[in-house]
Amino acid sequence: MSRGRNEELTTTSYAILGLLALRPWTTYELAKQMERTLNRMWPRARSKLYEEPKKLQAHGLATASRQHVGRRPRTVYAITAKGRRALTKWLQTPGQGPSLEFEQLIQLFFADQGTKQDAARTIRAAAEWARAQSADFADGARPYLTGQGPFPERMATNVIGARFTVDFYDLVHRWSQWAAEVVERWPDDPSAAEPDWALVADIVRRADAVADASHGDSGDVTRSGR
Amino acid sequence: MSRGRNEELTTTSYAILGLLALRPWTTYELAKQMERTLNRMWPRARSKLYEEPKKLQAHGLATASRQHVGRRPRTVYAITAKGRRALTKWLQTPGQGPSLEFEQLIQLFFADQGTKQDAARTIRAAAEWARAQSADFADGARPYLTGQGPFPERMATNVIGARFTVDFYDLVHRWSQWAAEVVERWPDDPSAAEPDWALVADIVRRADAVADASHGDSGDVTRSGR
DNA sequence: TTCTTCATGTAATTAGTTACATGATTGA
DNA sequence: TCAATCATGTAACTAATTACATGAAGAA
Repeated sequence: MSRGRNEELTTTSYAILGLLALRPWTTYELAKQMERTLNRMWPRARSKLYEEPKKLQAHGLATASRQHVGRRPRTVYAITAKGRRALTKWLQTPGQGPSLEFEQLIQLFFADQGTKQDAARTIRAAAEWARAQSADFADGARPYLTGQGPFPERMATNVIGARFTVDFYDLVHRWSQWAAEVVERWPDDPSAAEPDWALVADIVRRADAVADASHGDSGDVTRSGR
Repeated sequence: MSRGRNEELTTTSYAILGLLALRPWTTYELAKQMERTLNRMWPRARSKLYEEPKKLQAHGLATASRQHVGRRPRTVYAITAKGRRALTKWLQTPGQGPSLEFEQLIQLFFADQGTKQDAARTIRAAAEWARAQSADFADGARPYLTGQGPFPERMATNVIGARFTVDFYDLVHRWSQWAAEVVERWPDDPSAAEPDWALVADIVRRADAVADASHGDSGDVTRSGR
């Protein structure tokens, strides 16, 4: 009943395991690669990424080989056959849908307790966030356009996540532009702003549209505009 | 140097404080209201919502009045003047941009380690998630269309978050339909799928478009289509 | 040779979750 | 009067974060 074996694997564990399926990495490389790629959809602190591989090893899913750089030790991890089996099995299990944390939006939810300027500033910050993230993402992806960038053979798989990422930044950006216009029209005291009920109706209608979309009916989405 | 005063307030604290600014609530009501509304953008376990008000009280931002229902005690919390000041001050501080956790997308990132069916199933699950969330959201919002639903006077503020929410569900839904089509065209072995470099170029272009959008230039967004 | 950045970790702390427990209320 | 659901919490646990520490390599 060793300690390590009892600790359950988390999504973070499988994310690391997935990277190990591509090639062996040192812990530092692993953490760096994680930050470059998966971080956008699975953000974790660096120190966590140093711990997880140990757990994989304890489960027999990875091997650790201790090496040295001068007097400093370092560890290279590699996936085992058992690790590959565990990974493919995980790919068959139902994963969690998206989970969003958005502090700025909580602030906007209580915008009527503050000033119009507060709201406007928060919206600008969200727009700037989208801009900065997009720029960063584009910088990371651009090398692939000239045949550079790591793991080009994995691009067929990667585009699925990449498109979601850009869709999301685009969404935040468009939404913030819209929100800025709305707030612009508010009176100085946000709590005195009049609700636009037509807008509410439109929002409900759009939610219904998604809710009523028949399962796996992919053609419809291109037929009907926004 | 009492314990409570030293604990820093978190976004969760301010979310609760914001609700208290609307009216006094029992802890149960508070937790319920949180689940109905803020949960989509700030998901927290129920038990957490029972703890937070105590912290607010320790900071002097809320008062707690112990009441009784039969033999059971219950607590009603109300905001103080100091609490209102703390809230408006928080609204002036820069908040965090969106943070996304999306396990299914991590699975898709490693789709080349599994089967085409695994990927298709994961995408269907994401679509179903969007459908279910949209339905739930629409159910919560619909009463407002007939003049019902709590805090109608706050709707001018609320639509900002509501629209973001629907935008997001819509995005997940559309993306999943697109992804389903893409995976459909894959060969049986996902790792043998050929990258579509035109698609990659398009994604980078879209990221650049967001990154290059000039600050606060809201008109442009309506002029240029997707 | 010194400064900075890259590389490699551990330790202390905490925010948050899961599990547990039980009284009150309502409807069949 | 029984079962189900609503209401009200506490306790135990853990995943993750922040802070700390330091060697190696490259630049100035």
